Amino acid sequence: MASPFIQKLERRFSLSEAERRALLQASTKVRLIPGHEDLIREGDDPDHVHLIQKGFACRYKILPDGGRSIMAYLVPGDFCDLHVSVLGAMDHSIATLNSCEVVQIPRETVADLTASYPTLNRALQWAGLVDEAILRTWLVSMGRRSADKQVAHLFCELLMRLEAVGLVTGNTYTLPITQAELADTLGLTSVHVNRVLRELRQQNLIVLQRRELSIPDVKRLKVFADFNPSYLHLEPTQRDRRGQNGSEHAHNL
Amino acid sequence: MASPFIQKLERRFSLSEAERRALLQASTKVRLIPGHEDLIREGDDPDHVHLIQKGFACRYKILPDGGRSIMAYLVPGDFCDLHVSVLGAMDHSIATLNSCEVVQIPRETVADLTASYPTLNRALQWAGLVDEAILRTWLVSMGRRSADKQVAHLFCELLMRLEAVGLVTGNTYTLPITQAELADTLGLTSVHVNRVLRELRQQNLIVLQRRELSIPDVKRLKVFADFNPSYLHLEPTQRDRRGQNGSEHAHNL
DNA sequence: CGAGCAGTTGAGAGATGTCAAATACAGTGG
DNA sequence: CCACTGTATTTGACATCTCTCAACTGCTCG
Repeated sequence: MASPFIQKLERRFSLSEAERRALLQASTKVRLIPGHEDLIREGDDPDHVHLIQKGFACRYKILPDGGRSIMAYLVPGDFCDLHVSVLGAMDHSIATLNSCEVVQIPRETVADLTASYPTLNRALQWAGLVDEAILRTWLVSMGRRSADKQVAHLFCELLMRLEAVGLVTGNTYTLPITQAELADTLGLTSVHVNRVLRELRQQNLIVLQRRELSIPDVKRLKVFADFNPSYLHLEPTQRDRRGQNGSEHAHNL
Repeated sequence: MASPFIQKLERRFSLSEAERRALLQASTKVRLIPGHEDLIREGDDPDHVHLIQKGFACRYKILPDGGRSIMAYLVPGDFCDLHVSVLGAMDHSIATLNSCEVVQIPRETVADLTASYPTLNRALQWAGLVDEAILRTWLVSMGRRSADKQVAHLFCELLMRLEAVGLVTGNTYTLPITQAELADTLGLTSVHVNRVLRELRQQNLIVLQRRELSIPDVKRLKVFADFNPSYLHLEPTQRDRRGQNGSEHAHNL
């Protein structure tokens, strides 16, 4: 199945055949990018929009003291910079974590698509708003959860996001993220992340080796992490069910 | 001069007379709400959009252990829930911090406005994206800054945001936020916030009494907090200057 | 086989949290 | 104007979490 992005959207929206086709046609220009390379830099205002097809990337910022802070993970099906054009410039950078396949779509093509297909427009907005909701949840997590629960919460989130694009089998997924990167994500030290992972392993909450994460008992991990998936907005709402084709509410905001 | 929202937008966009008028006409239904009251609750899907006219509010979430986490401050000129309709339900709540004047605009009116006025549409998108950029910055702050710098950073941010809506005079603004609320914002304890504030006062970085915050030397505080205002996207970009009326890029995404 | 990351572990330091109490302040009713 | 009540602020002593520094181990890849 080609497009994780379409797969993700179709969990919640019924795309028409025309929309699916248009999306696929727009996604022909694929770039292969090795791991640990910048996709987009702070200050850029790219004329293409980037969509992750394969691999992991992250949004990050470097602080004056040299520290790095990772503010988001981008997994297959996620857009990197759908809205930069409105802001005029990236206020952070995006780097690959492992080697990635990235689709580049000209900005005008995106504009045409959203102008022509209301459901698609809504779906793209939805994707952006979910990213924002994830950000809020991370903020809560950092502020009010202990290190072990933060890690567990993140693993639960990735489980669900990767499930939505078919990258989970048997509660196992590949996690191409280093302990130092995890630390930069959660505001911890790689040393401490290491200890926390040991704890989680000892409690048999996770099995993690060679970049493969298995969760023996998902329910238990969710309880431990105090994970509530509603912020991912994966379930269709009443409104969606009422107006599946989306046309009644096809306003452009 | 009625609308802080228009004031904020006009820093960056040139609204036409018609747009200004349309906005004002849409803003007639004003509600007065006492402090510490929920404006919108998690799970709601309100049919009106709320715009803060006066006073402070915040986005927050309550955790199972009873802890509260504040994820955003909403000041005059900020929208509370412009996009809920796309997600279908609020995934967090919004409460007033002090008594507020809130404008309610029917969702359809907003849709009509953005459909009729491309610049306005862009401006609303811009406002939403700035909120997201703030969120990212807070995340970085929590992860990688010490408590005193976090507090200082927040004070710098509020200075600039309030300045943009004319609520700062002589580097002084009213800060209707309790130390416990600050703590819930920064992921600290109110006890610790108190000590940090004492530190900042001793270093003469801030003067804070009776909900009035003065910053004797803004430059110095910014350096201390390591504050870079670019994430607020207050300065117009080259693109904006090129196409002030916005019509060339009036796509609807 | 060696070089270079990534992961692991230990000992001690520092920042922030917890608990508990005292003080200041704002609004209310007499 | 005062006493009264509840909330916000302030302070101290101590506990805990996470960081720092430093070393060691184990992969992976050339």
